[in-house]
Amino acid sequence: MASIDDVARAAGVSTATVSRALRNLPNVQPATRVRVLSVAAELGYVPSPHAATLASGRTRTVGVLTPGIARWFFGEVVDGAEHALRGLGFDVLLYALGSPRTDGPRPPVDPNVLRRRVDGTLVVGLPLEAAEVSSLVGLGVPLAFVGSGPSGQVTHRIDDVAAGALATRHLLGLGHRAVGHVTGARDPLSVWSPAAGRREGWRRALAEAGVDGPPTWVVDDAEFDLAGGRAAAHRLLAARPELTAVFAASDELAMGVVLAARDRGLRVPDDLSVVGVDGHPHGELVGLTTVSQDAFSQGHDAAVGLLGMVVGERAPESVTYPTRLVVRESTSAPRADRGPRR
Amino acid sequence: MASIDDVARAAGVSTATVSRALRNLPNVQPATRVRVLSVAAELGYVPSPHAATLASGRTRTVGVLTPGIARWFFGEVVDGAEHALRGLGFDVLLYALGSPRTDGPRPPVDPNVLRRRVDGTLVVGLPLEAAEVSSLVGLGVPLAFVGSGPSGQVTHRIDDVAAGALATRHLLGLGHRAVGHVTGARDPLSVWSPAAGRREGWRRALAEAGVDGPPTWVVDDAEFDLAGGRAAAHRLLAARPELTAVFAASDELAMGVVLAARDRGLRVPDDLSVVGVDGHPHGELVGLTTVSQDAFSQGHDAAVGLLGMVVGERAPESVTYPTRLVVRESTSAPRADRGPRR
DNA sequence: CTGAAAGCGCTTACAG
DNA sequence: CTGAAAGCGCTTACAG
Repeated sequence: MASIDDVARAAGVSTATVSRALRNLPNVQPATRVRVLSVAAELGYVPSPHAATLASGRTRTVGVLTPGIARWFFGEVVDGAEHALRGLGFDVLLYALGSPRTDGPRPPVDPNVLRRRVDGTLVVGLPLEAAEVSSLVGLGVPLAFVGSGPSGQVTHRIDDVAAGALATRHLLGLGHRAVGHVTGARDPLSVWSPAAGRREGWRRALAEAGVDGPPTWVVDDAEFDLAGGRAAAHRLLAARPELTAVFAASDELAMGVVLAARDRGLRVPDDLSVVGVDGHPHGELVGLTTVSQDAFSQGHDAAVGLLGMVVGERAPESVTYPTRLVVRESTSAPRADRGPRR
Repeated sequence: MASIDDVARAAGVSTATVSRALRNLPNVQPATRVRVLSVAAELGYVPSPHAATLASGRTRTVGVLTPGIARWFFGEVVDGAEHALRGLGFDVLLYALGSPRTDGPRPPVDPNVLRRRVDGTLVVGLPLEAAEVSSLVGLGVPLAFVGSGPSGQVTHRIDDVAAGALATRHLLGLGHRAVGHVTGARDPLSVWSPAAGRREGWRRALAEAGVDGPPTWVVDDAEFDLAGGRAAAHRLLAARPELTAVFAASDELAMGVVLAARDRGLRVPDDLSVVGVDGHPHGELVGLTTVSQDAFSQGHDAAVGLLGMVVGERAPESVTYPTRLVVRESTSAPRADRGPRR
């Protein structure tokens, strides 16, 4: 494999000049640059990224930490980040922590796997403990969060409290009063996790409407997928048959709620209204009403912002993305005999 | 940041000994090893992977090439591969080629992005041109394919012809004769792409049953997602109202077909039976009959096999994974007035 | 605008 | 079992 020495020799210049010419640095005479470029092409020279990293300290690589990519939101975000990063000449090192196939709590994030390996770190939808955040900060490279993030860190996300309130107010506006909630909490449910925010939005909207939703209207230990939502909804609906509506913390959970309702012989929306969050394209399969967000853009923009920090720009502001209530067929007024008492 | 020199000095040994002790190589006295280990821990020493790569030529990194991770099959495979690789101490460099957000043909794979960067390459569901395959082979590192792959290369996949035939025979067995097909062909539809195999299976099953399905029973330019399947099915059903069943090349396409049927006022399965391939968990939302496969395992096993090649084992055999017909509610016998004429 | 040379932080024959 | 030293392939002050 041709090395920079081969190119230098063939072009009759020093390796320093080859290095400058190839990286488009100033201080190379146009004619020299052209010669170097053509010799390099001729020899099929491809610089060794590892040698460049060792010499410069820069890796041109970003670490993407995520619980997994099989969930819709994570997949979209990682996809968006990957395209932004690739487009700007950066590699992406994927760390899918917390296997969807293993049970038990996720082991703490070990920052050493990233040490000396990345120029920046993007944390996607992984609610981290404070200690984990500081260990990541301790890496000394820029850090950005998508989907959730502690205050003081650059974060790209929607307003989860507002999203939860928007979904719940929609149900209240239709006349529902007994509105349950299905959510997940396998990761530490820190104050800045999406689940915590959406739950808080639900609680506030109920309180505003004068509804005193008891804690038993919530099931909060669901896996964040279809099967998890289904199982959780079964427990919730069995325990609280008075519920006429359920707000689920994600569309995947919400679709599971719809399946559980069907399992139990309940019609959606006649017997049970269901709302989710995400705008998952499959929501349409069950006419799911949802609060939608643009996950791809969050990943894309976060990656671009992170690279800005890598090249020395000051940290950008955190960004809050818009959400939109998409009303489909999974929500309606409660049946007359199940509506609010007067 | 502590370097190997710091550790050597503090432990009173040479860097060679530190290197050996830390990597568990032989020829280190137990007492020395213990001392080195404890000094390294004390100093918080983390070896530089780039220096190690430069010195050894090994990267402990695998490149994963895929069209994107948002599609169910790719997401599962990449997830499976990531966990196997991570578990064996390898990093994964993700290359999501062919953005789902851009149109037009995907640019050819440039092997140079991988040169000197990976110890092995895993190609996930990316039908490559012969020239692209040879350029990847030319990298000189082990290569494996998941989901599709040219003969002569190590491939982990299902038997797509058999899968297509299985789905189609199920429909024929129910009494259908006019069985359409929805598939995609944005990538070069080489002979070893999944789409080509499934289509061939469909064709053969029809031929076996003595049905001479005209080319107009196929729409083959769908995007491989819900919206793509829906749009394709609209065109197919408008042009060929005599169809009583559709075999779609993936569950995501099939779910789109179900939506299109609903759009057109057709009941599934009474007016139209629909079968897909994958075993997507969301298929249950519409009671989708499908030919299921285990994508996570394909990714996992392919990664393990690839690492075997990396450490010098001879190339494993290609593996064909089982599929299973899962009958749900989207298929039934055709209505009497639409069944086969006698 | 260009080059000689040091240095990035490891691994690996080789010698002992 | 251990160490001295070369070498992996670049980048980057520094000097000219």
